[in-house]
Amino acid sequence: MSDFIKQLNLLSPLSPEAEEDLLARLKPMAFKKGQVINKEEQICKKLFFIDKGLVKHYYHQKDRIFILKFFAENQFFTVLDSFTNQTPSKFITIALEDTETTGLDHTDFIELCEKHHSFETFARKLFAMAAIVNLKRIKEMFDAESAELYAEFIKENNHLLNRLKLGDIASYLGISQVTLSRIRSKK
Amino acid sequence: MSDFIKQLNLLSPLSPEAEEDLLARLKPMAFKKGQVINKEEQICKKLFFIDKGLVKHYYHQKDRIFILKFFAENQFFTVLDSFTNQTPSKFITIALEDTETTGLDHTDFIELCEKHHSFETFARKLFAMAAIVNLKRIKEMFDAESAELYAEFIKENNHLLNRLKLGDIASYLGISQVTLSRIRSKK
DNA sequence: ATAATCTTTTTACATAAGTTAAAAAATCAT
DNA sequence: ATGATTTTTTAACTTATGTAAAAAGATTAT
Repeated sequence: MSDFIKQLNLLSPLSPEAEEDLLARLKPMAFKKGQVINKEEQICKKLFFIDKGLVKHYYHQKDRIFILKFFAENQFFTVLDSFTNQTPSKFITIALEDTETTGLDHTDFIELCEKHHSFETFARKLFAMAAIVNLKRIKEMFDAESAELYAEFIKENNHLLNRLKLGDIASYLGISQVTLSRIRSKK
Repeated sequence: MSDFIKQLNLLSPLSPEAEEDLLARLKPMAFKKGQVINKEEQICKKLFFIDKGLVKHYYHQKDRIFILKFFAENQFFTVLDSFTNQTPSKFITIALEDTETTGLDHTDFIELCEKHHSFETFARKLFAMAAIVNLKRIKEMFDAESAELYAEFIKENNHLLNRLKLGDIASYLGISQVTLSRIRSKK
């Protein structure tokens, strides 16, 4: 059984009615390693919760790949602007490992927000958190010396280190794999 | 009279009771050019709306200044994580021009969220927008060639161009003023 | 008007990091 | 185990950008 509701309640507890209503709308979705979860230009219809697995959220630009974020166990994720405004996504989301998710449709999300004040509160806190996480990421990107970027990354993402390719880490940091390799060899 | 409520209703309309309740809690605050609105380590107590003026939100790192965002007329702003979690701010906010704001205390913000579903909905949408804006900023920062960063900036912030110093624009783009000057001379 | 201050540009130099290509190491499939 | 593929490291070269300092240009105050 998914920890969607458990994690949600940790962030902001639901009323019993809201919880029941939500539970009836959740749907499990599984993705194989390498499978696309949401492609470019596709409208993201779901708020996902990762029960198991690892996902990368990225985009292409001039033959390079830029990874905005990795999502792993017990994290909520969606394509923020595509989901919120139901507009085509500029980003791509794929599974880096076999991944099991629990999904909530956008229409259900909106209905739950309207019907249940406590769910709306959860949603508010979820987006506030997302905004803060993104702000922190901006700050990290400013600290531009690659060596420090990498040091910061391994500190924050130690649990993911052996699950990620170096190329993906470099794409996340916005540097080339060669540069990352050089950094690693330096100490 | 402030456009706080007008702009808010554009994003997400309030119930009449919520609007009345909110109105009674808003307080005008004015800042002189150069005045600190929220300093480092200070807990940000307010959600601000800018009626007039311009503000920069930044931090120091090793003798350089990094500007996360400018805020001008008709924009809501706060120190996201400091306001949300009522923790000390890592960032500094100062007025770049004489600035008039309308502020809402954090305690009032929370009470309004709890009392009025429609206000909570506004808050959810506000934070969703903030998250999206920040994500867009991350994307911009990845597009690392300085010339493009600047081109993008003048496209998006044309209305601010003649109100900002080049040094501040460089700090926003994460490049040195010398580099920015070079870019400008190139075409 | 003139001086003083602030802002922007330019120059010279050093260095971090990108690109390309190849070698080395690790992982995977048969 | 062996070969094939993927991943990581290393090397050679080029370029963009930071730093420091000075010059040029604007702005402000007296």
